[in-house]
Amino acid sequence: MDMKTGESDGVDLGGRVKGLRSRAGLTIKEVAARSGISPSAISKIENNLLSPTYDNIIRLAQGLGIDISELFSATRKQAPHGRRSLTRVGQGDYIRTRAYTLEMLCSDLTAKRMQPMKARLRAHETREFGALVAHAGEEVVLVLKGRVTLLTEFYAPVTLDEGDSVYFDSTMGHALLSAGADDAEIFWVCAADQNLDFAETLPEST
Amino acid sequence: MDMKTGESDGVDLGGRVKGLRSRAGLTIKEVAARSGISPSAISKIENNLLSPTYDNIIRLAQGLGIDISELFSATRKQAPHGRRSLTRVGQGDYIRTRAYTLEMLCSDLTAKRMQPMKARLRAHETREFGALVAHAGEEVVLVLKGRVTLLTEFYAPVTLDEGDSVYFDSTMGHALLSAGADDAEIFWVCAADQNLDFAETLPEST
DNA sequence: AACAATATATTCCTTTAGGAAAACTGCACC
DNA sequence: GGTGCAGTTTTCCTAAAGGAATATATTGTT
Repeated sequence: MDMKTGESDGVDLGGRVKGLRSRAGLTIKEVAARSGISPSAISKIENNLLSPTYDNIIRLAQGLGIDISELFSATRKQAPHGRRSLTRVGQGDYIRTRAYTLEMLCSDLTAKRMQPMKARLRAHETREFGALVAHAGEEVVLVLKGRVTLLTEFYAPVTLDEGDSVYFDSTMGHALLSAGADDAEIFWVCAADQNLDFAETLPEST
Repeated sequence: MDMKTGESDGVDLGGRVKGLRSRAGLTIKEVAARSGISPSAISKIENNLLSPTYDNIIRLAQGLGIDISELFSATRKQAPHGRRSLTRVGQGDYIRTRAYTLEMLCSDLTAKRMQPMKARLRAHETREFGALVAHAGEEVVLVLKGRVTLLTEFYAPVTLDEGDSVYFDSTMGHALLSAGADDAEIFWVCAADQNLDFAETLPEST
C-alpha cells in the first residue's frame, strides 16, 4: 500500500488490465504463460505497483489477446446500452439470392457488431454459385440441417455435418453449398468493421 | 553497442521516436522539457538502450505531441487473413460453470471478433444463477433445444422456443435459464471490443 | 470442518530504468 | 587552430522493474 505507479496519469492501468483479463476469462498465470511475463509482475501491474516497460506492454497485450490501444486509450467509443431484439422462428426478413435463401434476424437493430442469419443453401454445385465471395470481416457458421460444403480460397473444400461449426475470415474467398440431396440449413453470423445494417455482400454480385 | 532493448520485439521504437521528433522539429532537450523525462533517458530510448515504462510512454507521447498509438502502430496486428477453423459436433473445449456447460468452438483461433459457443443451460431458477452478468460486447443466441428464459436488466423476462433467436447488448445485465424441465441447449456468439480468445465473463463471479 | 487445489499477493533479490552531471560531437565565428 | 555553444551521448548512481520462490487468500471436495 505504498506508491501507486500506474495511475499517476489518472489512468488506472491496473484496473484496466484486471478488467480485460477477467473479461477474457484468463488467470494471471495463464496471461503470464501467454505473454512471457512473470505472474508476480502481472500481479503488481494489476495493483498499480509497477509500471511496465515498452517491451512488456507489447507482451502483455499479446497475452491478453487485445490491441495495445486498449491499455491506453481513454477514448473508448460508447457502445449502445441495453438493447435487445428477439426474432421468433421464421419471423425474420427473407432475402433470396442465387445460392441462398437468407432470413435476416434481429434486423430491427442497427449498428450492431454482428449480423445473425439463418440460411437455406439451395446451391449444390460450385458452378451454381459462381465466383467465391470475399469481403471484410469474419464469419461463424453452424450447420442446423443437412450437410454443407464450405469452399474457401486457401483450403480444400470441407464438408460439415449437422452440429458442426466453422469460423473463417471472410476476406478469403468463400462459398457455401449443400452437400446433400436436399437443401441444407445453417445459422450464420457475420461480423465486420463497420456497422452492418444489411446483409453481408451477397453472391449475386459478380 | 550492447543489448538492444526496444527493438527486441522486432519494432524499432528508438528509430520511431527519433523520426517523430525530427518530424516535429524538436530537440531532445525540448522534448525533455515538454515531457518531463530527462534528456539522457530520451537519448537512450532513441538508441534502443532503454525500454520506457508505461508512465514515460504516456509522457513521451505528450512531449512529442503525438498519439500513443504512433509509438506502437507497427505492432498493431492487422486483421488476420485467410484463417479457417472447424469444430466437429461435440469436439469443442468444455467449460463448466455454475449455470452453464459451455462448449467453446474454434478456440484454436485467437484474436477473433466473435467467440462461438454451444451451451447447455443447467439453471432453471433465477436464484441458481446468481446476479445478472454484464460486460462489454454484444451477444447472439439461437435456441437449439428446449425452451430458454432470457433475463435482462431493462426488459421483462422473455421465453424463447426452439429456433428463436435474440440479440442483446451484454453491457446490460443478463442471464439465461432453461425454461423447461430438461436442460436447454443454445448456440451462442459473443462479440467484444477487441479480441476475445476465450469465454466471456461467466456468471460464477459475484 | 478439514483438506486439496488453484489463484493471487508478497518477499527477496538481480537487473534495468531513468535522473544529474560530465563528456563528447559537430558547427559557427574570431 | 582555438573558443563558444547547442545538441547528443556517456558515466555514475538510485530508484524502480521484474523474476523465483514463498506466503496468503480463495475456491471446490470429501
